[in-house]
Amino acid sequence: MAVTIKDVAKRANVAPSTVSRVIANSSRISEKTKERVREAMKELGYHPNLNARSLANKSTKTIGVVMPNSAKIAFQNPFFPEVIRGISTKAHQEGFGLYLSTGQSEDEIFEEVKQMVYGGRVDGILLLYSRVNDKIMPFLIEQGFPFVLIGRPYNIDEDQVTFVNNDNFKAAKTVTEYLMLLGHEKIGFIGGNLDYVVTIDHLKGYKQALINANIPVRDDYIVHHEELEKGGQDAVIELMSLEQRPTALIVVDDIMTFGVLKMLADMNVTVPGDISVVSFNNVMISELSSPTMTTVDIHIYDLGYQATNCLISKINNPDNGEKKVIVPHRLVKRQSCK
Amino acid sequence: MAVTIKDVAKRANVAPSTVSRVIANSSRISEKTKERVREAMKELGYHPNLNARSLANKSTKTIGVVMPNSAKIAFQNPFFPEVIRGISTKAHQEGFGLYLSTGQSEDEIFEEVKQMVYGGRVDGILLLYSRVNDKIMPFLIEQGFPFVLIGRPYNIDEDQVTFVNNDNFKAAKTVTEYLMLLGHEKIGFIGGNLDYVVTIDHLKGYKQALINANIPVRDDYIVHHEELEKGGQDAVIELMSLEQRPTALIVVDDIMTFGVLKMLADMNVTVPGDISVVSFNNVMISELSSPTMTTVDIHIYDLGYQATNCLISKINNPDNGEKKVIVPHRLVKRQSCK
DNA sequence: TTGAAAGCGCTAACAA
DNA sequence: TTGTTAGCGCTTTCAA
Repeated sequence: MAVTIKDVAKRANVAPSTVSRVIANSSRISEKTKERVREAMKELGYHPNLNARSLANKSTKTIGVVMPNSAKIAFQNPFFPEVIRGISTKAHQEGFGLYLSTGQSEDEIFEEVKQMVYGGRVDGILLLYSRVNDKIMPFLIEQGFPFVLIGRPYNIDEDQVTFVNNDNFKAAKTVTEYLMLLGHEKIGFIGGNLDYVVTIDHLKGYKQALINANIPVRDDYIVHHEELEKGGQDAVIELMSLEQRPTALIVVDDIMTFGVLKMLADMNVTVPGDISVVSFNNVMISELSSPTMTTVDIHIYDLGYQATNCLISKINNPDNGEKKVIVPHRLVKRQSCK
Repeated sequence: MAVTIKDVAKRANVAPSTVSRVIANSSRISEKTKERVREAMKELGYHPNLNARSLANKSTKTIGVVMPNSAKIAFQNPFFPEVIRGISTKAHQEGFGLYLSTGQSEDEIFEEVKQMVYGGRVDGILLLYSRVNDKIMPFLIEQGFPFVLIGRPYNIDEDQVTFVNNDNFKAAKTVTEYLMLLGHEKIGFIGGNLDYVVTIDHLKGYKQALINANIPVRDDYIVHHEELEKGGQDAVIELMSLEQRPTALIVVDDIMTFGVLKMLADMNVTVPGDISVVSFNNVMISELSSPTMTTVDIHIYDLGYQATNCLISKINNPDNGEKKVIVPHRLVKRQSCK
């Protein structure tokens, strides 16, 4: 059996509560006793039992991280590792641990979230995505459980939830405008799953830019694909077999763009000679495509870092009101546009 | 305050212990009372407190996942997401949760591991890497704490630890032989950080193949780089500025290979025309390079899945003895070799 | 088949 | 400044 607070107490000739206070470094304990207790801890090799502490405390010092059906698409995308990197950094700074959702289906994930909340496994939750018809957020709101969304709430009043997001609408709009500035009018859009709010925003921005410029929005220039690997390739096939091929492409994800570039190369369509391509995310390897891709850096790491920051201050200060953080984006010009 | 076992007990007119038994679905409780208790749980919206359970039980149903300094190189590499995907799947199947290490330095990570072990945060640990001078494994062994290594123990008796690995020596040897079969004799090797055991094994395999074929091992054909993004590019510069340029390259990581291919393209060296390239890992996007890369599929997902499998059976059966699992690899031939 | 009660290891209110 | 003690919510032994 492991060394407990009582053992230490005996050894140091104090009460268990005193030991507890020493651990918490309470100012009401004299330096002398602190020393004595600490020595006893060292000698016995004491380490606190975190479960006992959590039980007494109602605080776990851990954050639940919820991602979309982890097994399938999610982890394929460097977005998640990178956002977790940001989360991880901040969490570590503040002494929080990370508990990861492992569910594969929406329902499984929902069950896990319930477990985290009801079971007292975590002090707060980070939602790494926002879906159109999502049960999790309403549940969390109803429970009054601290959480922060990375993305934007949908069908939910914005000031009911703290969230960290990019201005995806604007980013997509800017990108479209950028292409028009380069002289393009036939601009294709390769988007993600329409269930995700980010996709909706991208699409809106794209359309708005065209409308502003009096360029008709053509439905056959808009394709959606969920799968990153094949998705980009399939999309290219669809778009390039049109009568009027687009001269520029907006692709909402760098990994998809790899597929797009590959397929274009296979078709002997040169980039940016025959067609320009703009992408989103600026994941590390996006520098390594040929040609290197022009892409919108959305500062993924920051999204994670900021969200964690918000969450922790929410945990520490539950009635502080909701916040909204917009992480700026930035167009990184490389070789794929002309 | 949340609904507890006592509330349920009152409602159902039984003792708390009975409720506990119903939760565990003990066979010593009559179906009738089970029904009654379950109904009471439903009505009150009961959910078990996991911390209390863990405290009483000394079991957390969670697995600690330890990766190398997460913030820097680690998560950039699709290896980790993919291995976690495998871990996640198996863990979820068995009702285990995942607790992630967040430390940035070796020491921080070591501290975290101690916390996990001493603090009773997790039931077992998954080590996602094996380093040459690692303190963690000896600690875990000394503590008799259940853990499984992905990789191979180094400087530690193999039958003291359960591990899941590829035969990296053989894979590298095969790959080298494959290149020689294609007629290459000047084969460069672009490896990772020599602190990692996998790198050592790769290098050994490479050298052995050359030796067997009576081809001298040239030190200037061997380069090591840790960083995936720039690493591949720098390595190419080094190798291609040699008097006698290699005609084939072995690169130990797909992401690095992206850098390699890019740099070669920039130098107007064609692949596989001027130089052949073989890579390792077969990460998803390795299909999306141009040319597509010939690479060794190491079945990353399986590594994670198997390791988790081993760990859980170790947790459930502590004195079952250590195991060693070798996940087979497979050369995936694509376009980058000739 | 069920209940009473002790205990897991820690914290915190209350007393001294 | 320190000690006593009652929980936190659950499991499990022992008794009935």
